[in-house]
Amino acid sequence: MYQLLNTDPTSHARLGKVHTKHGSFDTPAFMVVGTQGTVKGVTPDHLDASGTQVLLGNTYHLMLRPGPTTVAALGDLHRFMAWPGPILTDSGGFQVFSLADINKISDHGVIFKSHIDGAMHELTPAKSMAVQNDLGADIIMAFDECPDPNKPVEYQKIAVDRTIRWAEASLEGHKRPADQSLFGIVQGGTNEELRRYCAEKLIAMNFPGYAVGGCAVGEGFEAMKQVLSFTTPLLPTNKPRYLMGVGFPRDIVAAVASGIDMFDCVLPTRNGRNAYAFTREGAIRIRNAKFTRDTGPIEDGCDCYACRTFTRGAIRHYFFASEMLGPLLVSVHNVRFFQRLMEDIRRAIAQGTFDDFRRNDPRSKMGPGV
RNA sequence: GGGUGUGUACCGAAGUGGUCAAACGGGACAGACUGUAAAUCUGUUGGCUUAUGCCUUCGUAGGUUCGAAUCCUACCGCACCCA
Repeated sequence: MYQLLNTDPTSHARLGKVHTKHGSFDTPAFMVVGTQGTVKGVTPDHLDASGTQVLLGNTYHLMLRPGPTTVAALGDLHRFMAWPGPILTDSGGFQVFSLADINKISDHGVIFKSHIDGAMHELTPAKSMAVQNDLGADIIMAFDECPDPNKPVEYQKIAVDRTIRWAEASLEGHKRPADQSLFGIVQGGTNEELRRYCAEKLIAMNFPGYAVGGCAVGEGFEAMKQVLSFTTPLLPTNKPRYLMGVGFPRDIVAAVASGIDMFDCVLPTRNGRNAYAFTREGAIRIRNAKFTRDTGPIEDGCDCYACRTFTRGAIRHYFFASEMLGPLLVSVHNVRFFQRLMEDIRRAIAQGTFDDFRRNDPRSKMGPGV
């Protein structure tokens, strides 16, 4: 499924291609998040125009509503989202654990309350696989536990052991291995021993791809780089590596340098809806008063629909007037910004200039608040 | 001409003797957001400031009181009703 095309001599960065039944995507790749069977505020043709090649959907949300069999009845998740290209679904593990106050964890799985109607539900590795089999994404994720990185090592160990056990159960529960590639997820917080232990156990299970989970969840940028520096090299070179939930341009560039191939993040769409626009020179908050009569595009030189068509001043007005076009346009722009970032990263790796890119491109420094 | 109301910070609107620089809405200003319970959330919004500090402010001008946005008098503006 993974095709390695080029490696960067100055880092672990690599250029490649992932092949699925619904087409291929170039790596390093950024997956736009479409949690509830839709990328919030962005239509498929705008995603296509942005250079997006692969989307992420969510087991947790689609399981609760409209239900996996309903999605299947509507022709599977590709048809449902009107996205004929590659899709990856998350297992629901992260969602369940980010709602810690309303769930009970056991080695069997997690019992939690639906945020929609309060009904009790159970998510187990087998259930997650069944749902993901029904949704029909090209890449599906093992059911894992993503612990708070600030909890003590003993707690991390418990989570890692559970993640390993659940990875086995996920493999067993997966009924469509010929159609869907199941990725294992390496946990272990910031602890090198635990990461190594988890990685070795999962690698022995021979998943077609591997994810690094539990990053960008509060440990800090330096700690995340540290984790990647000793975790990514453990992963097989002939399979895709996916850093879950990341991130800011700065994080992506650093992770690519460590050898990561795939990313997903809500930042372009969530922040876009909140009037936060990514630009090459840094983030701008389009609601700021200084843009009231700004006749320029969100980002100079950007080729996205929003930048070709609307002024900053008009988009600012849409936000103040609660017009939905404001959040839509900034989301469209941000998605294009991220895909252009990935295109530029891939080009740099292909041309052997990735080291220069890391050092000199302003985007390689863009983190929170920048 | 007579009567009844009403006038509070950017706007609307509470407050009717001290705990009021003044609730609450809205607006405005700024910020947050990393495998999306988020078109959400947070802070600020008289001035000076490090301040549990000082100064100015509740239509205007006086007055009562230890103390007034709150009570009294006059005036001004506005609303409605009767002539």
